[in-house]
Amino acid sequence: VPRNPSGPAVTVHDVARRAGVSQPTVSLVLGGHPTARVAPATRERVRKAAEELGYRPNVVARGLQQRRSFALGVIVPDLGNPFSIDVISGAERVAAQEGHAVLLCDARERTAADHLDALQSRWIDGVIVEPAASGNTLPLSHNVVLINEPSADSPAVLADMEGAGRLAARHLLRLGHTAIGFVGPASDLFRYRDMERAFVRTLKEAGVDLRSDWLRRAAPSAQAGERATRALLELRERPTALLCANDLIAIGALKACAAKGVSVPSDLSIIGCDDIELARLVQPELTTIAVPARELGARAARILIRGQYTKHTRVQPLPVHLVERGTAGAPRS
Amino acid sequence: VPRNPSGPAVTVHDVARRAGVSQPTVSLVLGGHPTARVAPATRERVRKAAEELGYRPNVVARGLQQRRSFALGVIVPDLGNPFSIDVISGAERVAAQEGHAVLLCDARERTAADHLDALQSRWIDGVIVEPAASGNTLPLSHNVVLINEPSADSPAVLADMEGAGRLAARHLLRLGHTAIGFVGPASDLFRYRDMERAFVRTLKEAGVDLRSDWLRRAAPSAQAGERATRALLELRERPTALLCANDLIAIGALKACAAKGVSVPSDLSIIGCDDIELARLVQPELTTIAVPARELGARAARILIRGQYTKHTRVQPLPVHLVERGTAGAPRS
DNA sequence: TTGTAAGCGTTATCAT
DNA sequence: ATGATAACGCTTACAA
Repeated sequence: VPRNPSGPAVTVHDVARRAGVSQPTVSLVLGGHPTARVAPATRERVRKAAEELGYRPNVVARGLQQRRSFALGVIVPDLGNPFSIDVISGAERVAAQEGHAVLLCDARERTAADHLDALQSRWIDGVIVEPAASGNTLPLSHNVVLINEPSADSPAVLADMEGAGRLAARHLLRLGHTAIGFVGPASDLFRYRDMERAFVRTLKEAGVDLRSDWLRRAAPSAQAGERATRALLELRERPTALLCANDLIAIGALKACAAKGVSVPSDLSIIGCDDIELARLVQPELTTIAVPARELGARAARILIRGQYTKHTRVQPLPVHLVERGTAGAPRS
Repeated sequence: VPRNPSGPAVTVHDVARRAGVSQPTVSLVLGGHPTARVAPATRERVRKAAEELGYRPNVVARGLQQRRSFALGVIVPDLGNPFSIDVISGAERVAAQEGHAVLLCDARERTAADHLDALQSRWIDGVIVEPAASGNTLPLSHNVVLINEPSADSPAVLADMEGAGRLAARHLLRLGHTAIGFVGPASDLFRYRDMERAFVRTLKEAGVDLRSDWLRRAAPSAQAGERATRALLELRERPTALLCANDLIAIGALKACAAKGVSVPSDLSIIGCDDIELARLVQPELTTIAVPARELGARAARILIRGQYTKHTRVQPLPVHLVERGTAGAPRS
């Protein structure tokens, strides 16, 4: 196989010359249009010439002409969260299949808006944004898909976060808990807000009120989760069960319990959310609500690449499900 | 601030027209060359026109002209390994600072060679490769930097993996262990091979031989680590301490211990390697050798962007260090 | 069926 | 100091 490592690039002109045809003809043959009417003989000659020379179409040039870049941007709030990695991974998989690249942007150091700006000047085909906060802080543009956050301006790919809250509540109730707490961010993001609301509502419907001092705020990280849970455990009266807004928080809660000598699940049941891989790596393994992160990323990528969406495209919320493992059990009687 | 969201792109021509100068003049003023001799008055007029129109230079067009893309590729063997994420994160940080994008490639589904091929057709400025296996399976090209793997063909950014093996051995010896095992991949990668060698050698120098049935092979994942450790624990005679080739394996080992009722560190001491964030999230927290993953990624990116390297560029191996936490202690006497 | 010509937005090389 | 002009590699009319 003739390759062309770092040598002078082989262009359509070279192929044309070798095949003894004009340059646009080469373009017609090799370009996406299999419908183009060009004589089979010519077609074959061009194919062969390209093969022999090891011709690789230049994506930059093609992009300039077509005013696109065959690339997707992905902006995530925190590369340290495995949930984001899963979203990215799903998007990358689809993108690679479709011949698109994925430009990765971490919103820890630069703002999402800055990243979006930089991406637009590359004529990016589309951007997948996992927002860090609600409110349209993004310069609106037509080619953004939001992950887990509905918006009037952009299409969104959602998971059933209400269902997640409900599932968690029902599971704890079924186990016999009535002293139930919650640890999560004070965020207006759909992903957190609706989950919390559904959780609280479902409990209330069963006659269980969430005590306000058992509702603790923590950023979606293990460290914050640990701190918040520690504070919770210092209360005179403790809950017997806890829902954490995501798995990182839950793992932090697990650490807090270990530090305080609270045994899980017998003293305190803990449920997380997301089902990141990490959930199976801690002891005991984390009971959690699985959110199809990779699938979210994959769908977002498909929407952008296929390019058929409107502002109001809404993917049917993806189902979530309870994964029973080792951190949730019946309360000690 | 006048933005131009998805409207027709503002080009240098528009700016030129508005400023009443020729188009190349605009390029001179706005382009990277601050040395260009252009009258201060003109310069100001151009600046203002660009500002008013909300001009954003088009990276694709610039790329076509300069035969580069202002982007870096990063190819990792497994997005699921937090070590790789750290490498990526370090590279992304530097790249963003320098106005470069990062194209992310996961080598689980497509081969690294395929990804490299696709990247080259984008005139990628450089590619950071964390190899999955040794041996030059990569089509050699001049703009690749390898992570933790020396090569005759490409520059490399290394951590002191020999030091990692030595540090681990010394620590276990100092704690009083003589029955010592090892779990790691049968890989010819520098990153694993040299670490293992240094570990074995250091033990031998202290008169401690690694029993061959205490040397277990496992892919660098938690699951593989768990299986391998399980097998190890089923032996009649067990070691009192274990070095795992990376943290994922070590966490798998931790799980195996939990499953077998082996208490860590009193029955078995475990040391990991990498110091991924996860190491502080398990119980007990993992004693490990810290490898500066983010710094490796950052340096690789700097080498590629600054572009001053030869085939034989070798960054002085970055130091590693022991992080004492909860999984390594003195053997039970 | 195929070749000619124009253009994508930018930078670079010249004259002027 | 500035303005024509060409070029980067490709696609897409349109003409032959």
